[in-house]
Amino acid sequence: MSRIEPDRRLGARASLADIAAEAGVSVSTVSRIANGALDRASPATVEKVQRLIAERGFRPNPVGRSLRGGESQLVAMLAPNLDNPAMAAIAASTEAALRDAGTVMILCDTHDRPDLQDEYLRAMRSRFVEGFVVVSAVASPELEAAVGRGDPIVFVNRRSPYGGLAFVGIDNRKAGADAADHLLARGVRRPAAIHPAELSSTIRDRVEGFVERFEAQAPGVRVRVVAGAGANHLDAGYAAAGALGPSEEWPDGVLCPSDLMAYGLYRAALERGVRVPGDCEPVGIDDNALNAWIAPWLSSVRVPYPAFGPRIVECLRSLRQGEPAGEILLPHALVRR
Amino acid sequence: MSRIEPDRRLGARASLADIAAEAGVSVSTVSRIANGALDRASPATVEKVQRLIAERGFRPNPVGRSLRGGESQLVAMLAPNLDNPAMAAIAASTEAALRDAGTVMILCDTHDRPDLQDEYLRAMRSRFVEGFVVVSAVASPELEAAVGRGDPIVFVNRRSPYGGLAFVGIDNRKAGADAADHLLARGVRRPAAIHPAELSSTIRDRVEGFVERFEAQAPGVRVRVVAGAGANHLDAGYAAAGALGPSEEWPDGVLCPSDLMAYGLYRAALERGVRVPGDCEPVGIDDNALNAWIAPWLSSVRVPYPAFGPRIVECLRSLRQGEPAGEILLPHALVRR
DNA sequence: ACAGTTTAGGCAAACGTTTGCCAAACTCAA
DNA sequence: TTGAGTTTGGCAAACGTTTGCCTAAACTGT
Repeated sequence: MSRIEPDRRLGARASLADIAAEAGVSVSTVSRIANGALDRASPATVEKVQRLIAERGFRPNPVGRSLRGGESQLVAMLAPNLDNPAMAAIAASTEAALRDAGTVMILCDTHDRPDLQDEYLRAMRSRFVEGFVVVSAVASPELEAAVGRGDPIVFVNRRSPYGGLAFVGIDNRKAGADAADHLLARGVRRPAAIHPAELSSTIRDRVEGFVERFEAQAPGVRVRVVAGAGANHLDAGYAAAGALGPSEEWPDGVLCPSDLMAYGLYRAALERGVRVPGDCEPVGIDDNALNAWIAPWLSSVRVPYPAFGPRIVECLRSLRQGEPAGEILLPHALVRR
Repeated sequence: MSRIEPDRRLGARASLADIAAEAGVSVSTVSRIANGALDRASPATVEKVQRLIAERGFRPNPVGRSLRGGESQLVAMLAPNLDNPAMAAIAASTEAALRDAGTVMILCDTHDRPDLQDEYLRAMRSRFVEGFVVVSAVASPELEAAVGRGDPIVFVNRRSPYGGLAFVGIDNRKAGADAADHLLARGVRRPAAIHPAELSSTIRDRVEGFVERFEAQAPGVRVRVVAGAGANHLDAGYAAAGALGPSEEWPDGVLCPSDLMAYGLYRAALERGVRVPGDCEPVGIDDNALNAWIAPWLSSVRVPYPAFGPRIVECLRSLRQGEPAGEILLPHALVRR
């Protein structure tokens, strides 16, 4: 399968050996100088080698380096479905923060499937990745094993199913409570909360926080809690809204524990002639960047996804140094529309 | 910096040598069997080694393999800003298609900056990536060099600035023309097209296709073409809409060459009391998945992003085998709302 | 029985690093 | 002059693969 060119290999470029040969020194000397150990060679040698490095554009080959030292400058992000704008926002901010740290990100879309998550965990491990960022983790054997081994893992949005470990997210109960306050202030008296049929801890916290706060502040009021089935939050929101009954039975305010669920509810409302807002005031959580542009009907608790990346990277660094990194809860804020 | 455990290295697991030692054969034999060369050993040996491989969960270390053979099972995707849902859709479908091919994807967010694009191109090259997927490429020296070397690169959405190479996208002129037909059918008589101040070839084609078709079908009608400045298409759409003048001068139909621009226009319309649709009928291109849920006012040319991934991977494979992969134009379809 | 062929499997080099260890050569003081 | 200490830099192993080449031993056919 050889090609025309002698070395069409993509990675082909100056190696330590090339520089060494040209400089008339040994590979070790070049390696040391390239790594900044300037006191291991005479000033003349250092100068010569540095010049050659610059001229040839030499950069140490990360693959050789990985093999030797087990350091790869590689971090794996496992995320369920990138189509969710919230995931994309997390991925984007993490990528940027990693780049600043000289690391690159491998993106793995697990589609929320434990088997795929496991496959990726194994594959990434054998690539010497330096850490994992697992967004909305699902329970899986390999994840349990990795946690057990103490691999550097940062959980995002959803906590580890296997005991308290590094976590970056928001205070979900409080977010739910803030949403309750918002609906209370808007005069809602017949509140509801919707959620996907399969409850994650994140969603549960949001809903519980909402219900508790609402019922505490409005004695005598009961919050309806309605589940909807669906492969994603859009469908789940639509289904849950469908289960709210005919339009006259609809609540006048609804917690949607993610913006996508609110979108699902919106469509159901449109189909039933329920005015949103007006008849029914939804409040979301996430505050997708598009809301400001095309969902002026949706107040939402803004989750500071752009701030996640730097904190995630920070966490990862602590972890790799053996310090246990605890939970980082970032501040959220309700955006009224 | 040593830890408590003897080998806390993340990648630590059975190697060829371990298996070989245990089986009492040489490393080469294990390697051959692991790679399916079953005729290079006696059935008994094969059986024994395969059993051990299964037991120990041995998988060849991709790093060693890369170093040796220059094959890394790694592909780099360079994309500007993941926040754009279209990019996220492309990334998601490409990731899935690559996984099916046993390859993992490194995601690089170039923020549309030539310098960052170059930095990533270099970094990825030295990691032996097997190919590049460049979404909406910008011109940059390193890209030119890579194209010159004949590196496997698939351009997505926007063609190579350096001559005709592998490309996956849609027929942008035709998409524009289809949008024109749609507005004509809806009775639009005072059409406009908006676009970002800095024109990419993609956007230019869409706008030109629209203008040509509209003016050809509606003799005597001139399409207003208005630019808007902004860091992203949302802002650019908003700015361009702002430049349309007071509401009574607004066109009754507008081509927005991306959905994000349509969202920008929508906001501007809302602020001015222009009813959308009603007073002004926008047509987008992309058909973001969220449109169906929260933008019932937006007809849009659907770009089949989920189909991009498999074609991109196919392209990459051809390229790596030395066959020149041409342009792949995927079918689009207007979605009326 | 013997030459010829196939089969089974080991050796060693190569990919590009990093780093512990060793050895010259030099410096300096007594 | 000698001995100790420092500077400078090379050697070689190790990381985990793959693969060309080699060599026995085991077959095959006459």
